[in-house]
Amino acid sequence: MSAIAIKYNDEIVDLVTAEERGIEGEAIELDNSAESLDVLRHSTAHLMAQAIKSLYPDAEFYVGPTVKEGFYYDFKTASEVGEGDLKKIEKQMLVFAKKKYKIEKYEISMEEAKEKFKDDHLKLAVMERIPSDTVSIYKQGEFEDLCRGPHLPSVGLIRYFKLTKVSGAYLGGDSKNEMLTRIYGIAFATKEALKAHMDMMREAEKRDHRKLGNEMKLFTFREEVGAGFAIWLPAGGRLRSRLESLLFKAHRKRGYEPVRGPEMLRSDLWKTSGHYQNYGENMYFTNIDELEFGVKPMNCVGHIKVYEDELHSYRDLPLKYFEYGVVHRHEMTGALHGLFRVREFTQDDAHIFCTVDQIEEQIIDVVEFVDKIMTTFGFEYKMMISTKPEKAVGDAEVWEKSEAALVAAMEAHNLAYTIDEGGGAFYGPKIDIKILDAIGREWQCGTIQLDNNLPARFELEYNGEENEKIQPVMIHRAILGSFERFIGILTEHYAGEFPMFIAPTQVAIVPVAESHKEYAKLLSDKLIDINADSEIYAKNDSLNKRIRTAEKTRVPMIVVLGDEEIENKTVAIRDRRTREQYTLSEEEFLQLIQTKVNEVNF
RNA sequence: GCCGACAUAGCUCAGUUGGCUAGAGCAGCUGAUUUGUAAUCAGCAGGCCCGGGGUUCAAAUCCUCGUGUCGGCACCA
Repeated sequence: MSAIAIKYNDEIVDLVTAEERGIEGEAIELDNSAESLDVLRHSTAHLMAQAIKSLYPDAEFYVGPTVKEGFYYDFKTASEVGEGDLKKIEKQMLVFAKKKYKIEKYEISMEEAKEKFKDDHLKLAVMERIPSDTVSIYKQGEFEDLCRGPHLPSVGLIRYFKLTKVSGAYLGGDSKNEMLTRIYGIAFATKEALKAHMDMMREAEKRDHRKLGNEMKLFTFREEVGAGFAIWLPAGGRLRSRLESLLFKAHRKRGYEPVRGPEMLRSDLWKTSGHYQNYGENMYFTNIDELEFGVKPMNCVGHIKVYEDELHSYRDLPLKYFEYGVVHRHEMTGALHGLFRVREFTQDDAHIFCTVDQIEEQIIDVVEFVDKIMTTFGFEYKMMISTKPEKAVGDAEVWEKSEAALVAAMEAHNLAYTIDEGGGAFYGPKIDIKILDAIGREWQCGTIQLDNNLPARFELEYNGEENEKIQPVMIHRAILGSFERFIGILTEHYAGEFPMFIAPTQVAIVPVAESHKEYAKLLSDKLIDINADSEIYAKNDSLNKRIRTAEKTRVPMIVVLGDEEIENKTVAIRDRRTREQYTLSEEEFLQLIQTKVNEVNF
């Protein structure tokens, strides 16, 4: 196989450019390596543009880069382009690919380029962003495109690709600009790799929490209820309450006190907090007796009122209040997505009121809490510090001090972190915890936010050693983020096969015949006593059918009870994953379940 | 919010260029069967075809305005 490009000092250079510059390097062949695919996909994007141009002659083109999941090209045409048009474009791409056009390259001055593309206002927009005096043009057949490469030597090498989705995208990623059409695609060097990729996509689809949530009867959404409002079904309710009670204990052990604020509070408070000004367009408001109330979009104000309920001494601090706080946020329709983005959700929210000196140890405590939970579920995670955003309250000095405190805590404990400039909350900087799930996807869940602004706005204070008034620091933190989102993530992480300690049902009991139902009920009661939920499959169906039905619920363990078991006081266990069967005495079985249900503590 | 696609039974889906009483499988109900590790058999019932308005002799099908869902973009205190 011959080279498609070369690697020169870590730079991927295509063959025409290498010749032009008279350089040599390690050959990159057409295979499924990251470097090779990058070149292949970039050229496939160009081939797609060529096909689009021939089908829609008025098309103008913006940019067509490669991305993690393949490539895309942004363009504009007066015609409507829908999913149904992808086949047509693919077909045209194959026609051009078969012609094996050589991909040629030449350089022209910026001036010439602007003249050349004078009818394409998108290309002109691209050129505005290029500082150089000359640009390179890549040419295949009649089609020419402004591009810096690298590209394949010929379009004939492009064979295994698929256009995956069509969507809109704002020019330059800014919603104030016009919207272009974007088509995404994927390409590989081999047929097998393309097929493997498509198979993997289908596998990921099977894990989709919306699909599993429906199949497993965890939750539902209904048009008449309203977009973004989840309805929790019994199975989901059981799962959720297991999570809640585990987490409740974990908070109590760490010195958090349960509190609860009201669902809505007078708007004056949201004006004091700054939410009215900064976030009002996303809040729900209502007027009662000429007073305006805002439904809470977060729980801090309630917890501030708890703090204000009595005078505090420095000896009381830190004070840690927690609440499974239900919040409402009017998310934009296009943002809603299953349990991941909803308009009503419950945060595992807590606020720590402490002295400046306590910040570091408090943050480290929270980080350790997070670590305990994430490793229990088998998530890897990383942390990111987000700094002052454009929309912010409070003066610059306070912000600087808060940001420095977060960095100091991370540094002092040798914790790895990255920085997201301008990603903070409007009242303070934060540490976000991003978790990696079973199939390598990244999710943002936990967050630790340092806040000097709300304590100032609400004039919070405590008495110091000299009986002086001192303003406490407030730390907002959530670990799961929200139960909705976290359960969605867990569902996909485990592909619905929840471990015993969190599964909606721990055991499915299948009595062989009518006469064994009584023993099944007795066993079920004993399971409740050890905090395990079970379901008895005693319907008038064949044994095979009932085992099948139970299997499909993804219950971790199925036990079959018949004459033999009743006689010997045993249970016949069927393991979900291995489908292996083994027998345990009733006592051993209950012991096993008890261990498995209680083996996890956060 | 923006671009595009879609909405038929509890669920998954058929339903031809507008034309007979809108179909199937699963789930549900009734009966027979009482089962030893992934679907026993038979029968029955189940629909404002997402909602409003329109075009037409005739609308699940075409147009329009909503609502909701999906894929992205933008957004995510």
